[in-house]
Amino acid sequence: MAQGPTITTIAARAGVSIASVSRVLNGLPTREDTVRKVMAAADELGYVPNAVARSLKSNRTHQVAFAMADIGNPTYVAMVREVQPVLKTAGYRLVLHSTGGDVDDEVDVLRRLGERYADGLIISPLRGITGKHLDLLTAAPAPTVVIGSIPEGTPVDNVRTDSRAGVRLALEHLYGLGRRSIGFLNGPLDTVPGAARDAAYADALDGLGLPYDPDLVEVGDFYRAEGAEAARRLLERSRPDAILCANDLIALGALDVLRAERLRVPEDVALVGMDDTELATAAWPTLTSVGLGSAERGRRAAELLLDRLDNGVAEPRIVTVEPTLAVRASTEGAA
Amino acid sequence: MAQGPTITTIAARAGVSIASVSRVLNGLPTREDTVRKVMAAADELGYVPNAVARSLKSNRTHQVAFAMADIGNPTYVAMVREVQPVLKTAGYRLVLHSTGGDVDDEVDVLRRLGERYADGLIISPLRGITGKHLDLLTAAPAPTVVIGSIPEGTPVDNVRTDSRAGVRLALEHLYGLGRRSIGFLNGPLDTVPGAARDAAYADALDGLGLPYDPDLVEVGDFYRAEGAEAARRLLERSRPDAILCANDLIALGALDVLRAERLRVPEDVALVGMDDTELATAAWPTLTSVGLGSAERGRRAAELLLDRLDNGVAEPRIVTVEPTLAVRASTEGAA
DNA sequence: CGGCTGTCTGTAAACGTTTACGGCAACGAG
DNA sequence: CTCGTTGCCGTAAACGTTTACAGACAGCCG
Repeated sequence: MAQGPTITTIAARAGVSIASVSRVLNGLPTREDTVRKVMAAADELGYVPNAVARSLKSNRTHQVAFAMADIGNPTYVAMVREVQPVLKTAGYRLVLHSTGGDVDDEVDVLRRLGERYADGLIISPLRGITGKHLDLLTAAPAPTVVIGSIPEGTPVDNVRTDSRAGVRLALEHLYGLGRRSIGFLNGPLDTVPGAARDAAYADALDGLGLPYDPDLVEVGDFYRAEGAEAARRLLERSRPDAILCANDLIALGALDVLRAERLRVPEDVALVGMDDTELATAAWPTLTSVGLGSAERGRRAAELLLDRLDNGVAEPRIVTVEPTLAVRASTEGAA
Repeated sequence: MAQGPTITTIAARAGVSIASVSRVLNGLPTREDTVRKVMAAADELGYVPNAVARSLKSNRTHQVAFAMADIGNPTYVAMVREVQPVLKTAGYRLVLHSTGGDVDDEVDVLRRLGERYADGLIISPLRGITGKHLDLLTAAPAPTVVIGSIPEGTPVDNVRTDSRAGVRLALEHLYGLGRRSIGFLNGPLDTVPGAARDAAYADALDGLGLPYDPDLVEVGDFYRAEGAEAARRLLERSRPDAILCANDLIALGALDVLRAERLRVPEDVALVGMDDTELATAAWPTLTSVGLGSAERGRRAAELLLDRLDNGVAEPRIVTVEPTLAVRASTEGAA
């Protein structure tokens, strides 16, 4: 933990000024033998430049922050997994914030950006966009990309998914299989995805000419245990022939309950998850799931941010990732 | 993206010196009305202190780096998930490095620590500890905690798991169920866990008085597809009545193959995974799995590091986390 | 030989903080 | 009234870089 050498140390040893040392290390034109002396000194001392000092001068930290609700959630893992290599290739470090979906924490991340510890931010707000979010976003001290829907006109880059289309894909698939009583297990309505999926579900039913039956809808949370409880409540009330779940974890919970109730999947109840995570293929029967392009959203967000960091300002852009439907055994039980 | 106010700006507006501003903002004793003036100016300007400048002076970045092979791997996700809140509570940011298990990348992380962008490092090397690792570790410019086994005498804190005991738990469990022909699907032998588990497997067999049969061992990689292939190769050669897999992903792959071969789990072949991840309970039949305490290892590593950061040097410490066996349907098919 | 070009180098300022030090005013004690 | 003490405050240095600027020197031309 010895104090490392600085350019001053090197300058002394090489018998030149610190300016020359800096020039050599940055590859600026310098006389041949000065280069040699400096390089030799730097090597012998095992010099490594101090990133903090460099950042102070250059006003660039070469760090990008990524804030999400819960790094335990496979959706976010997929995003991080794509974001990381993109940033790394471009020479940026990744600073990870797991906010627990707490509004105050999310706002805090935004505010802290002012400390300039990162050159940019990718944030995926779970708990809606409050007024505070908006204020801070519009006045963000560093380029920011939001993953998830935001109000029109917010002046930041935005990568969203068309959850309406995603839900429609799922319902049309189920409808095509002859299912007419399609339940819906959602997450909290005061979250961005929860609200979006709720609206999309009503919308898609309408498109198919099916009635919206409140008895077929149950709200829990985006986790397995809560999903199971919601499924139990739903099944006490009604007996749908298909269930759409707002993510794969909820679907796993539902699967547990259906199994306990001795209901066959997909014969008695077809089951569809969302996010198309690894869990969908781990489950048995494997889960049909609506892919919302988490990985792609992560990658696109990172690319947008880097572009803005390199090429300066431009109009805020909106990228929409198209959902896909991965059909598996839980709806077409050919297994 | 306007250049934010600095203490100089505040000083000018409040009509005091920058020293006074700094003192007020840091809560040092100051006359009442100076405090008011400074606070007012800071509020009006929306001042946020610059973390980089502060770091340069204090030699503290309030960042901790965590380097692992692959953030897609549930084991590491579990670690990150525990590390994050511990660091956050202590006021540290988390910098994430996903090395892809590449030796050069791992060494690079160690070397880059010299740039002092972080106050400490938690690293979980996948590809053994090479000589380069060792040199850099012993001379690490910042406190470092290694998750995973390292050679005796390496002067860094270390959190390890007793994989020998873990494998023994699994094999004794299978032995207790009457299984005598126990296959083993491992990951690459040139990785830390791969090598450790291989040795542990041989050891545990020996402890049970069972012979080591090379035909029962197959090496692939720590992923599902590779696990499936390894399982196929294994089943072409021999017909074990139980298979231990070096992680849950491999077990999922094996499960796919067993299912395709119409072999019943656990009746024909009992299956045991490792790491006890979420996947183990998502699978069907649910997987018996050896928990190697990823979450706890992550938490302990973070705690060790923070302790060292706060309380300075001390002897290098070794923490060993005891493995646990989660018995599920894939070995005791009561489902 | 004087002056002009050009190349290389050193001095010093700057980035935004924290903090050691000394100055100054107010005040109490003698 | 003087002196010492106390409490605040401002000046300036420092952290480790980068970089504008100017100085030194060589080479060249007229």
